[in-house]
Amino acid sequence: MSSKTKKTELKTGPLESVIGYRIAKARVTTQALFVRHIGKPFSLRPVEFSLLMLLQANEAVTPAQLSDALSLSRPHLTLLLDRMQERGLIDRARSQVDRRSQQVTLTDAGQVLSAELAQRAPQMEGELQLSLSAAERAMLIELLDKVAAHGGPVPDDEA
Amino acid sequence: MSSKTKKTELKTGPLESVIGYRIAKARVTTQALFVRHIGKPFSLRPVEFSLLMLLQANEAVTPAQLSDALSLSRPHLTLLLDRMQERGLIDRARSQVDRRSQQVTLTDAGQVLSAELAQRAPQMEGELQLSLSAAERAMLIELLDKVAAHGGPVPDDEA
DNA sequence: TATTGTTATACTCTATAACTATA
DNA sequence: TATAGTTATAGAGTATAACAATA
Repeated sequence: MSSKTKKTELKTGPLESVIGYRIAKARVTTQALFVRHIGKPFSLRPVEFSLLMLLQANEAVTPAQLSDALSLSRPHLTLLLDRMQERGLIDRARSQVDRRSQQVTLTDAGQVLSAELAQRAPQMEGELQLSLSAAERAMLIELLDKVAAHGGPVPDDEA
Repeated sequence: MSSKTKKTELKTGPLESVIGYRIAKARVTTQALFVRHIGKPFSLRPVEFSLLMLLQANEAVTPAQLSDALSLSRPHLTLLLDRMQERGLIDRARSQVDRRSQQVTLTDAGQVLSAELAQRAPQMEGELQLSLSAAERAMLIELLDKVAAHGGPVPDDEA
C-alpha cells in the first residue's frame, strides 16, 4: 500500500519558510488521523464533527455563528445543516425574537453521538504524543491561534 | 464588506485541543495571505506556486516526486502539469534512462516567474511578523514539521 | 434598505478505477 | 508482473449571484 520506492526528497527551497506550505503538509497528517479515529467509524467529515462539537458546547446557536466559526459560506452551511438534519442529528427552529434567524440544536440522537465523539477526540489527539510532547502541543496550539487571529475577526471598535 | 454584527464567539468545547481544528482555522489566514500577495497578482493557486518553487529548487524532477511533495494524487498532478504546460511555464520530457518516467523542467518564462515569486514569498511571510515573532515563526515551523512527519514518510528500513 | 437563510449554478479539489507504455 | 503516467468519472468543497421572508 505504501510507496516503497526510495526517492530522493526534494529540496523545499523558498518554500522552506512559507507557513502556508507547512500547514498544508501538517494537514495531511491530521486529516488521516481524523479519518481513522472518527471519520470512517462514524461516517463523518471534519466539518460535520466540528459542527457537532460546537453545538454540544454552546446553546442557542445560529447558522450565522456556525458559518463564522467553521469558516464556511452561508450556502455551504445550509447544505451541511440539511445533511445533518436528514440524518436526524440536529433540528432547526425559527427564533421567536427575530423570525428571520434560526436556532440550531442537537436532537437526542445528536447528543448521544456528540458525547461519544467528545470522548474519541482526546484519543485521536493522544496518538500525536508519539511525535509531540504535551508542552509542544500547547505551544503549537498557541502559535496556530496567533496565526488564525492575524487579520481575523475585526477588533470590536473598528468600522 | 466585513460582517459587522457583534455576535458572541462560540465556545470551542472539546475542539479546544484538536490540532486539526486549529490547523483548519490557521489555514484560513494563510490562504487569504497567499491570495493577496501571490494568488491574485499572478493568477496562481497555492499548489501551482509550490510546484514552481520546487522546480526552481531542484533539478531532474519527476511527476512522482512532485505528487509526493505536494501530497497530490497522480491524476491530480497530471492535470496540474497540463495546466502549467499550456501556460508555457513548464516542459515535460521523457527520461532517456527509463522511458516510462519524465523530467519536469521550468521553461524560460517559468524561470522568470519563479524568480519573481521567490522574492514575493518572504514579503508575504513578513506580514505575519505583526502576529508572530521570528522565534515564534521558527518554533511554529518546527512543530508543524513534527506533525507532518508523524506517520509520514516510511522510515528507510521498514517493509 | 439591510439581514437571515435558501436556491441555483459553476468551478475547483480530490479519490478511484481502468488504461497505455514501458520495464 | 510491476511501475510511470494518463484518461475518465464521480463526489466533495467552495464561491457567487439571485431570491424569499423578515426586520
